[in-house]
Amino acid sequence: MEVTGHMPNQDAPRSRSASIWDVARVAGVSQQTVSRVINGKARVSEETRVKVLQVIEEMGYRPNKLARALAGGPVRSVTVLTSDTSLYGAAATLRGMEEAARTAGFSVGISVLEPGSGQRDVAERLNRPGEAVMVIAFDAAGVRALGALPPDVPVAAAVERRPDIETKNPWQVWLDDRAAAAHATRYLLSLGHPTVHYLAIPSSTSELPQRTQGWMDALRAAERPVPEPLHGGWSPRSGYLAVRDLVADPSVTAILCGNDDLALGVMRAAREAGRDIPGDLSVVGFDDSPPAAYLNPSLTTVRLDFQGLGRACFNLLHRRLDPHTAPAVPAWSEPELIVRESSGPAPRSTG
Amino acid sequence: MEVTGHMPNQDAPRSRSASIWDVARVAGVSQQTVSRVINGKARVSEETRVKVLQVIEEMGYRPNKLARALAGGPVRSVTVLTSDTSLYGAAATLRGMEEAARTAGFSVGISVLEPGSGQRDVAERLNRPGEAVMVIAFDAAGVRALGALPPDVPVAAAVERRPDIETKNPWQVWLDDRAAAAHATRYLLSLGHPTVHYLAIPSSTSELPQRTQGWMDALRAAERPVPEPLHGGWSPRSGYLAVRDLVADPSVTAILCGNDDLALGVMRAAREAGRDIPGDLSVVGFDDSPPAAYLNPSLTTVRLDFQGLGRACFNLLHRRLDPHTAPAVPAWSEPELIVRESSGPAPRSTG
DNA sequence: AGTATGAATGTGATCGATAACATCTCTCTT
DNA sequence: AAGAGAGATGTTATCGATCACATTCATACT
Repeated sequence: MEVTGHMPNQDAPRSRSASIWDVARVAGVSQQTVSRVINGKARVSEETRVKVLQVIEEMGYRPNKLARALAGGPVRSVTVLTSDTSLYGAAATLRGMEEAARTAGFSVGISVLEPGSGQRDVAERLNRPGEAVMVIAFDAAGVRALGALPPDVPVAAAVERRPDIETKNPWQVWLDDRAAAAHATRYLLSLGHPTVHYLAIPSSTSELPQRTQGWMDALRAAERPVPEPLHGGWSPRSGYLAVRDLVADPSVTAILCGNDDLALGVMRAAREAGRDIPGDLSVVGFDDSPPAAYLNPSLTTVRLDFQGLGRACFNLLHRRLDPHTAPAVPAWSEPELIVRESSGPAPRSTG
Repeated sequence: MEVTGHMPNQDAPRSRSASIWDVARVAGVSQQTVSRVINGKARVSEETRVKVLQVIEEMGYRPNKLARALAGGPVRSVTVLTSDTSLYGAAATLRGMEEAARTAGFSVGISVLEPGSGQRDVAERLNRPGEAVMVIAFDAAGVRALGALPPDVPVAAAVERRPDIETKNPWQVWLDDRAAAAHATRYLLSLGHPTVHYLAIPSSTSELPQRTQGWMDALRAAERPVPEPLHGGWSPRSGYLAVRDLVADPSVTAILCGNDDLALGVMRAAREAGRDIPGDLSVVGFDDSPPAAYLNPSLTTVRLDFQGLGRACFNLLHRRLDPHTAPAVPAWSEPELIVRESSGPAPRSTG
């Protein structure tokens, strides 16, 4: 059999690993046939198929994913844009995304956003035009990146806020933070606390964050005073600093925190102020991060299914990429209040 | 100017984004010249250079990284192989790697290893032959993956164990767990504890893990009894379960834990057994994970510079890839014992 | 028997870049 | 003034895959 045309140099020293051409040569077929076998697309005779697969096995051939993508093959990679991966929420979401993507045969790239990343910067991170992207947009940097993405990139995002009916973007997933915060607040009120204070995490937008809104919703519905929300960062330290003064005030009996790390800081501040938890002060967190159940006292918190959210986000993207073959987007769990030791009835002396 | 040869169809509808050819056409030069400008390699007249850069700016052209890599351009991507990213050590190391890689202009892929990943499986994850790889090999899955990597891939790894002089592999970084564990053990002995118990994390090899060895070293050097080490997993829960019986024994006054999560479980078990920390029992962790300083009591632990280790690992890889231009590998911090509230003098009644 | 049909397979172009080599135009040397 | 050398730039091959189209051959239908 004569092979001509685009066939590359066969006589050059083979330092690099086997390509589709090498397999074709050994198997005595054309590279196109090898390609067909690999992708299982067009019809290939059983005999040829077996032969080619055998040669592939023998030579340890692996298709070069770069070349495949370049040639317009099916997209098999995603880049995740996220900011701080040390935060539990982002990390767990990322884990869900990675797991789902890997299961579906996608390779995943990760690119961490700096607080100051600009538009240019974001475009720079994509490997090629048309690269599929997922964005973890729980904070300002993520939201900005999502906005800075060129319009033609297929993207799915995990966001803080449920989209308006108006601006409804079908390629987003979210957790119902607002309802969850309201639920946690109602729970505290039901224990007899006159009101609930709120220590917020930084917002992803200029609007009032969902968790803050939910908290206000519940207080207003119960016709309770709405204290000025406090503003923390993401770390235990920032929570500690934010409430050092507040916890000294004995009329403060319940604090809802934007995440578990803040709650950790709050509990330490309370301890230092000599206030017993939950005797004098109830503390409730958000996230149900791994240590929460083992803290002293163990932390009452809202469990958020970040991992499920991440999985769903990938599946959404997958459906966007190939609407016909991709599996349905799985549901993720609703937020759930996990009651532990850090919350209890309001102290008698107050009220 | 006539352009012939490999020039692609110019008249086709432009749905895809600009390529080097489009830039060349608009700027009135050949694509090779554009390539030269982008890579700043060969000499190009200042006039042409400015013109081309201007056109690139106007068209919003971004080079396709896939095509570049395929054509044998400089390698600008790394894949990180890691197992469970929910563990603090692995997550922090990954963060250090990502940060260093991004700073150096590399894009980073991440691939999470399942406990059962086989050799075939690992090869499958690489995007192309010659793909650069980093492995976080703190556990068995990571070590196995490191071993399963084809010999020709440029790899650098963060490992548990300092390599023997014999098998010295220059492309590895590690933390001196052994010395750190010995140091922590000596510290506890110096507080008057008759001996120190050890709750181990799972080992990455069949040998005795470094932390276990360091602990034994110190006990033996001090001529103290060496209790049978306990075996936990990675989670607080596994620590809790592992020591539930042990902590009831009042003669046990000091426990060193393989990581902070285990320590968290141990502290809860101790609380439930009615033992005061640090009054009756001293607990020391390993890692200095973020919550450690805010626990109740705050946790005495060995701070490990995982992030610095990750950075160093990337830099090592970078030097391996281009020995001449890559910056020197930065040092990372030595393990350091951080003394907090969870450890104190041995109780009087004992000893 | 002649032709339509379709399965199996091969050929050449293409994706978007880089590498190697070729060409052209100056300037400097002798 | 001719040739050498160097700078600026163009041309072709190539990386490793896929796609669109062409070709071959056997079977079925009229």
